[in-house]
Amino acid sequence: MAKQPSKTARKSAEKSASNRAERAAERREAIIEAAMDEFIARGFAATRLDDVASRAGVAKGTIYLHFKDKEALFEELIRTAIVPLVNRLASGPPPVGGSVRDMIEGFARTFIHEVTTTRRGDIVRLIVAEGPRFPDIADFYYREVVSKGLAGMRAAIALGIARGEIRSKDLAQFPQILIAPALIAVIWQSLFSKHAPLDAIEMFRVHLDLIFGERRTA
Amino acid sequence: MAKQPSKTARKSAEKSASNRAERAAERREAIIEAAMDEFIARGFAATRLDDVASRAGVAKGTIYLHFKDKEALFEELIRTAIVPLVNRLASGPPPVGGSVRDMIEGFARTFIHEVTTTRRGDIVRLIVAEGPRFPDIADFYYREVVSKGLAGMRAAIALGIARGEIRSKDLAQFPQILIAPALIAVIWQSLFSKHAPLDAIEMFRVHLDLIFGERRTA
DNA sequence: AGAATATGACTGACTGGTCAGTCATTGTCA
DNA sequence: TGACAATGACTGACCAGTCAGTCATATTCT
Repeated sequence: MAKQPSKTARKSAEKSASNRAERAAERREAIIEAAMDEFIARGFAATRLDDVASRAGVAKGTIYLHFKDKEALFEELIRTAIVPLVNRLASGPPPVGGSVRDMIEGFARTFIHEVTTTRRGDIVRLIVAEGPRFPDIADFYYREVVSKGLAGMRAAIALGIARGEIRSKDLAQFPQILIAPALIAVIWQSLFSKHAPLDAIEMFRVHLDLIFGERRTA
Repeated sequence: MAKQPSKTARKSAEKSASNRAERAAERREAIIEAAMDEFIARGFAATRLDDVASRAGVAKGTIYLHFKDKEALFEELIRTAIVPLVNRLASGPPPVGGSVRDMIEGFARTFIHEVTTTRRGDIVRLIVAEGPRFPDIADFYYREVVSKGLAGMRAAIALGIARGEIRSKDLAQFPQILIAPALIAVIWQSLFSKHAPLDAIEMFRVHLDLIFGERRTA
C-alpha cells in the first residue's frame, strides 16, 4: 500500500514528492500527523504503533527508520506541535498600536481560536497528562513555551501598569493569572463541554474586565 | 456472603481486624491505597496490577475478589478520592460571619493546602489526563464536584455582588474564573515546580484583589 | 469443651492475547 | 547495477484476567 507510480518520477519533478529526500520527509510528516491523532486519542501507553503506521499509510518498520523508538516519536511530536504555537506567541505582541487591553484581547482571541479549532488544545492536555512521566518534555515545554510566554505576559502587564490601564501592581508577579481562564477553557472543552458548553471568549472578556476595569463602552 | 458473625463477636471485637469482614475491608482499603499510588505515578494504561497487588501486600487474584477489573478499580478509586473533597466543599461555605472575601479566601486556603499536602492534586491531574478516555468518570466528576462547586461559587459571588463587595456583575456567569488560579497552581505544581516554584496562596490573594479591589489594609 | 466439618478468602502459576522492536526479503531510485 | 528505502512476518517480553487448590476461621455436632 501507499506505493507510488514507478517511473513517474523521472521527469515529473514538479509533481509532488519526486525525489527520495522529499518522499522521506513526507512520510516522516505523515507519521507524525498520524501519531498525533493516536496519542491524543489514547495517551502514550495505550497507543499502538501498528495503528500509527496504518493510519500513516506506512509499514511499522518505516517508523523505526525515522524515530529511535516510541518515546522518541512522542517527544518529537510534541516538539513539532509546539513550534507553530511559539510562532503565534512571537507574532502576537508586535501590534502595539492600541491599548494594552486591546493587544491582550486580540492575542487571547487568537489563542482561543487556535485552541478550539486545531488540535493545539489537545496537545496541551497531553502535556499535562504525560508531562510528569516525561521530564524531558516538561523541561522542553517550560523552556520553549511557558517561560517565554510568561515573560511576554509580564512585559505586557508592566506596560499596562505604566500606562495606568492596570491598577494591580502585583499582577506582574503572577502572569499566570492572566492566562488561567484560557487554560481552564482548554481543559473544560475536552472534559465537560458536553455537560455545559463554555463561551471561552466571553469568559476571557469578563476576566479582562476584572484586570482592566469595566469597559467604558456600553 | 455478607453474613454477620453469629457469636464470635462477643469477645474478639477489640482485637484489630479480628473477623473476616473487617479483614476483607482492610484489604480492600489497602488495594485502593496502593492503586492510587500506582495510577498517579504511571497513569491507567501503564499501571500493572501485579505492582498494585505487591504494594498492597496481597496476591493479584485478591484484587479480583473486590473489583471486577482494572477499570472498575480505577473508577472506584476516583470515587473514593473525591468524597473527602466534596466534604471539604460542603463544610467550607457555612461560616458566613465575615465578608465574602474572607469566606472565599479561607476556602481557597483550605483548598490549596489540601491540594499541596495530600494526593488530591494528583487526582485532579489524573482526571484531566484520563477523563476523556473514561466518560463515566468525567460524568461523575462533573456531577459530584464541578457542578456543586460552581453552584457554591456562584452563590458566593451573588452574595458578594449584593453586598457591594464585588463590582463585576458578569462574574456570576463564570465562576470558573474564581477557581482558575487554583487549578493552574495544581498543574504547575506537578509539572514546573522544580523549574520555578509558585506561591499559590499569594497568587490567589492577588487574584482576589482583582475581584474585590485592593485590600484596604496595608 | 473439643472434634469434625464446612466455608470462602486468598493465593499464584498459568493462559491467551497484545505489542514494541527486529531483520531477512523485496522493491525502488539514481 | 549497486545502494538505499520499505516492508511485514516474526520474536520475546509483558500483563490482564482465571481458577484449582490451600488453609485459617466459623459452625455444628457429640
